[in-house]
Order: sequence, then C-alpha cells, then structure tokens
Amino acid sequence: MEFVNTEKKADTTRIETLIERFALGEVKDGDPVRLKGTLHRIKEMSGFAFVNVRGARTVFQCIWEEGTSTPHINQFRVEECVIIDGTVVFEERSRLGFDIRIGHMERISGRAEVPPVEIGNDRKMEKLNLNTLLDNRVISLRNPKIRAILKIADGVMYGFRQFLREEGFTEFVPPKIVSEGAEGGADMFEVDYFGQKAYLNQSPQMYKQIMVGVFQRVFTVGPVFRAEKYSTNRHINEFQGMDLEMGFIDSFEDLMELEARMFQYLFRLLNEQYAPELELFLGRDARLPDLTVFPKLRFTEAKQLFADAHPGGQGQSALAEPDFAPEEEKWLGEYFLKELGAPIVFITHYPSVKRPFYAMDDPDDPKYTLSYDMLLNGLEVTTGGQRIHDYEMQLEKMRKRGMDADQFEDYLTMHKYGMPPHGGMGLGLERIVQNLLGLDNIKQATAFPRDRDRLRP
RNA sequence: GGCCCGGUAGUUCAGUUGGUUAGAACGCUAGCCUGUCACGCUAGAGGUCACGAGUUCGAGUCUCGUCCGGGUCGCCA
Repeated sequence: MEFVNTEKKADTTRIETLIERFALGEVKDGDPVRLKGTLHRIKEMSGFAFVNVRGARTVFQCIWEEGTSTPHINQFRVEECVIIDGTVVFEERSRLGFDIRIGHMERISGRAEVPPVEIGNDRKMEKLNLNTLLDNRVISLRNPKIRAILKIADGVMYGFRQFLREEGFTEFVPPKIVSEGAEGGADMFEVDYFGQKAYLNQSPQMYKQIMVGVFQRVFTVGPVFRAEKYSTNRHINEFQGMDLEMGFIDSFEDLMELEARMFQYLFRLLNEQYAPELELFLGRDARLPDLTVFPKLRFTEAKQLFADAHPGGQGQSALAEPDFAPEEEKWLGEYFLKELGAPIVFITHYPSVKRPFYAMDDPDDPKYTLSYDMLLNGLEVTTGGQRIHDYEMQLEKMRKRGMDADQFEDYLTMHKYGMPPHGGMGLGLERIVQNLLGLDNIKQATAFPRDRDRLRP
C-alpha cells in the first residue's frame, strides 16, 4: 500500500511567483527558470519573436531567438499550452523589468486551431458584438480583460462571505427546487419533479427567514431564477443572489448600517487584493473610492428631489408613480455623487403596495414600509427591509391582500412558534460587478448568462 | 410582450437614385523588419449579402413573411 502525499510542493512554474520574487530582489540576472502557461500572442520579428504567455493572472513576455531557442516558433499557435525552460534576462525595455529567453519550449496541449476571436487583443475583444462574444464564450473568457470581470465577481462573493462571517453570520444552502413561489408563481420556471409540478426558486426569502429562527444571523449565495421575458441591459434569467437575514434587530436602520460597513469592507478588499483587475477597467493605479458618507432619504423625499429638479411634466409624472423609473434612479445616483461624492445612496420607506406581503409596514404611516433599496452609481443593487415577525400581523396582512394563508403553511409555521424582530436584504452579484466596472450589459458580468434566447454555452 | 433600430468575409464595418466580377481594416497564409504588445511593410487566400417568397430586364439595395440580435419601456436584483 502507498500513501497520498500531503506535503505542499513549491510552485515555481507560476509567473506570478516569479514576479513576486523579482520584486523582492530574489531573482538574479541569468537565473534558469521553468514556467507553464498559454501562448497568448506571437509576434515574429527578424531573427527573433516576442512570445507573450498567459499565466493565471498575468501575461508575461518571452523572447524566442532564431538559432538558440528550440523548436522553431512556427511550430506553435496561440492558445497552445506550453512549458518553457529559459533564462531570466534583466531588460529595461520589458514591461516587467525582465524577459525570459526561451531555451526550449514544449507544447503540452494538443494543436490549437485559429480562434474565431482575437483573444490576445483586448481592444479587439471589446469591439465584439455582445452576441459574438457570448456565442464564443468558451474561449472569449480567456481574454485577460474579460476574465478580470469574473475575478472581480470572485472578489465580491469573497468579501460578502468574509465580512458576514466576521459579523457572526452562518452560511447555509436553500433548495433550488421548490413547490411554491415566495412571492407568487407568475415568473417561475416550471420543472417536472417525478410527475409533480415544481419550480426553480425565485428567491431564498422563506428559507433565510426560517434559518433566522435557527442561527439568528444567516446568509446564502446562489442562483436565483426569474422567468420574466426581460430585454434590458440589467436583467438575466438566472443570477447570483447574495442574501442575508438578521434576527434580533432594534430597527431596520441596523440593516443599512450593516450594509454600509459591508461595502466599505468590500471596496477595501477589492482595492487591496484585486488591484490588477480593477486597473484594467478603472485605469492605471486607479482604485475604488473611499466610502465615507451614505446618503439616506425617504422614498417621498427622493421623489420630491427629482421632481424639483425636473419642473413640468416629467417631474409630475414621477411624483405620481409608486416606484422609480430607471432614469430617476440614474439621476439620484449622479446627484449624490456630484453633491457629496457618494456612489451609494439608500432610499427608505417604499410604498407598501410595491413591497411583498412579508414587509413590515411603518407603524407611523402604514402606507409605507420599513424597507429600503440601495443604489450603486444609480442602479438598484439591493432590496432590504424589516419583515413581519408576528403571526397575527402576518395573517392580517395576507388577508388584506386577498391571499390564501393555507398556501403558506410552512411560511407561517415559523411565525406561529416565535420569531425575533428581523430583517434582511438581497444583493445581485452581477449588478454589483456591472456597476463597479461600468459594463454596458449585465450579461458581460457573468460567465454564462441565461437570457430569453440563450441557453448555451 | 409594446415601440424604435439592425443582420454583408473568422471579426468590426462601408456599400450612392436598383445596374458589370460586393469592398476596407484586423485576423489567417507566404515573405521582409532586432524591442513589439492596436507595431510597420509587400503579396495572397477568404462571401449562399440571416432565411423564404414577391416586384423588376436586373435586388446586398424595394415589398411582405419567418428567424435572430441591439436599444427602450414594463418589472426587478
């Protein structure tokens, strides 16, 4: 019998490791190196060639030389994976401060065909039509700028989880196949469940409230399904919901306070650990702003602010609507960015008619709820609020809405057996990423978007 | 789903009042070039003009239908 090795091998073939060691002065001119990567770009010159190789997070440059490097460079095509045995040569003309002179290069992938899109050229990739980009998603994701988007998404999920654990939250996993909708069944995907009708979950709402009765503070990250036939730049039919729910709150203000701190934490984490990716979008040495102030205003105040700034028909019709038009949200985002340098705005006390049955009405004015939306650069990325925790109150609100309480037996069971005052929020991962990086379409912010006409790849 | 706009080379696009063999750039192929990374230069290959029907002597171009896409609105994260 043999045993599995548990000793971690030194990973010396990663370019990122070599760059770190170069910065620390641990690499000497002329040092031999072995590196693994993917051929990103090959530019043949006279007697030599620039060979750009893509690592996990960086593209580095090697020099192939006629006569000294083997085999001939014309034996290779871009996107082929290679192992390079070469030499570090300090070189001021190189972006990293050093080149790697190729001694021998071995292909460890199969032969690659010519890609239909120019993976090695960021500007060309950016000019692609969204449809071409997505049709060729399998390889377009390899482009450094495109993969940076997904790296940022990784950072947002990482920050969300890390912050909440530090705040005493427990992560749990709700089911994705359910028998009833949390908020009505109109926009749910139906699935056949052993001959019985079931649905893909449109929200973890009920489950996270149930878990508040268990752990007090909980969160979950996972796919949420909406069967609406959307056609906008900010909707997809499967998105990653980042949901949390917190028990024993003193007021719904606690939720906004938590979220404000969460975004401070998140921005700091991205600036510290995801700088190379941010720079591809925000510019050289650019960082996300320090979040110091978080404007908070009531729904009616926000409406009035918009109406005052837009005298005439547009302002009047805005006042008449019980919700914000995308244009109004955009204007509010720009207004507070300009006036206070605040990219995040909290809008509170949404009208009760626009909020779900579990939303806690404001005892001072029951036409409005103890709820809020958070706008990031003028786009709604979070909806949150306090929930009804009293059984009788919840029954009463359902009755008023003409809902059949029998269909919500599981939901009401938790109230029946005692729930603390609680509330929570749901954040859309892709929307956050879309906004942080200024992407035109939310489909760019997820690896494999699902929309009305797209089920592949 | 409503309204508006679009579909031409692998990609991004141009294509005049309907008129000979449908163009450019990038990519690709073959060369040239010792510091390129949107390099540059020369030559070449590459097209069912989304699909179907119609009008016409003649359709990439005009009409209708179908399919697909983009923007916007509804709704939301």
